Amino acid sequence: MSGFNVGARLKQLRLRATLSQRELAKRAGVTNSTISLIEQNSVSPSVSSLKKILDAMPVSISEFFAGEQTSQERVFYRASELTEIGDGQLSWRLVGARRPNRSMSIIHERYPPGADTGADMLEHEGEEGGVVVAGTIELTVDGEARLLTAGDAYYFDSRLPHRFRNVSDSECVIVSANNPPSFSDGSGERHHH
Amino acid sequence: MSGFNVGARLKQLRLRATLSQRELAKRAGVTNSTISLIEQNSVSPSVSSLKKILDAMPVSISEFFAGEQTSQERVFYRASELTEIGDGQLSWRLVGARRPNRSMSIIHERYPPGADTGADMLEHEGEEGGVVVAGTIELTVDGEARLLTAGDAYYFDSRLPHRFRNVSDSECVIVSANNPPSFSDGSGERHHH
DNA sequence: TGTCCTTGTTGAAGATCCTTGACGGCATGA
DNA sequence: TCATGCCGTCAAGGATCTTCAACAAGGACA
Repeated sequence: MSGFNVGARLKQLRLRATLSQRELAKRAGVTNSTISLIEQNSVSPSVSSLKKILDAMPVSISEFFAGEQTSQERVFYRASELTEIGDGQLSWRLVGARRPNRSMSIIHERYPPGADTGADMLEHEGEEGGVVVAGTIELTVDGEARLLTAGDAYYFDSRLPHRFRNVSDSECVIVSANNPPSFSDGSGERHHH
Repeated sequence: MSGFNVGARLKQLRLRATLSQRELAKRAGVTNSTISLIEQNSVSPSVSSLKKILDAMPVSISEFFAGEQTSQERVFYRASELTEIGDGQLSWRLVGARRPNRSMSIIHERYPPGADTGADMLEHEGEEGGVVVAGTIELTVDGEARLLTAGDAYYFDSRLPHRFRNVSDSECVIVSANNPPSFSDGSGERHHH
């Protein structure tokens, strides 16, 4: 039912990196036994352990499970099916998140009043652009700020430092695209007890 | 280090599905306490538990971690400055038309009632996707038709024959993107969306 | 042969996850 | 006001994951 063989997948990646169980364990900060048991599917590792192990290869967790996606190339997405990649404050809903080798990221973005991508400017490879669908947004690119309202648009080289901020008192909605596909994610830390 | 907030992500998905901790737990075959502890990052769930929970939404494990990937001229356009490339019946307004070596075409599209890209299906290189902002559109891709309404989205390989048609009695608005850009600047040749 | 290194496996002990069964808070409604 | 129901949280203990430490098998070298 699981449909995904964690042990086999780990072994495959480990061998691809030409690492022994012990060597991988050492880099990952776990014991060789852990690797052994996981590879035999004798246990189902915790996400935290799995992540430690993958980080040592390195392979992202998302990549680890990449084979799990049914490789289906979907065309239609209901609004509720878009993949939320926002941080709780602002909402970014990605179209076709699971699509393999997507050439663009198309995102339905909602910025409540006060929402802000942060004073430390974003910078990454590629190009991005979008259209403001509703509300007002303050967009700063390379030091130049502008207020955009419904119907206005933007397009810039993503290497230029940029920032989105809703300085109005109503929600702002944007549909954006960027190429090559990239998106960041809020971060957090797990704690022990 | 973790860089990925499992608890917040689970909560986000659960709320999107409008499920309580108890209801999700019931469907997943775990207890509500498990959900609670995971959402608080008090524990790092085992992969098997996480999978049971996600299966109940349903969300693939790959999708769960989709946001985990690390991220890595003229900028502003007033609505009136977008370049109209429609045919008089429907309106397509291109963002950054004159930008050299643009990697995408982002288009603000308006389809009045009855508007139609034509019975002879469009086919061209690249990929395209978009979000329906208002109204309803009938999108046919590779023989399969679907009605999309505000908030819905699509993404497909542009080589598949496709057609957009507004079969409702109100205007439909879409923001779309395609890559590589199918439209060069304002001059002459238009090839199709 | 013998030693030394590496490999992956495994039982028992320890650490963590998960469930049981409670609790208080906040609604709805008798 | 009290009952009912659903919400999310939490302590304790059982279930599972992870480590520790030992083991056997194989290769390299003398």
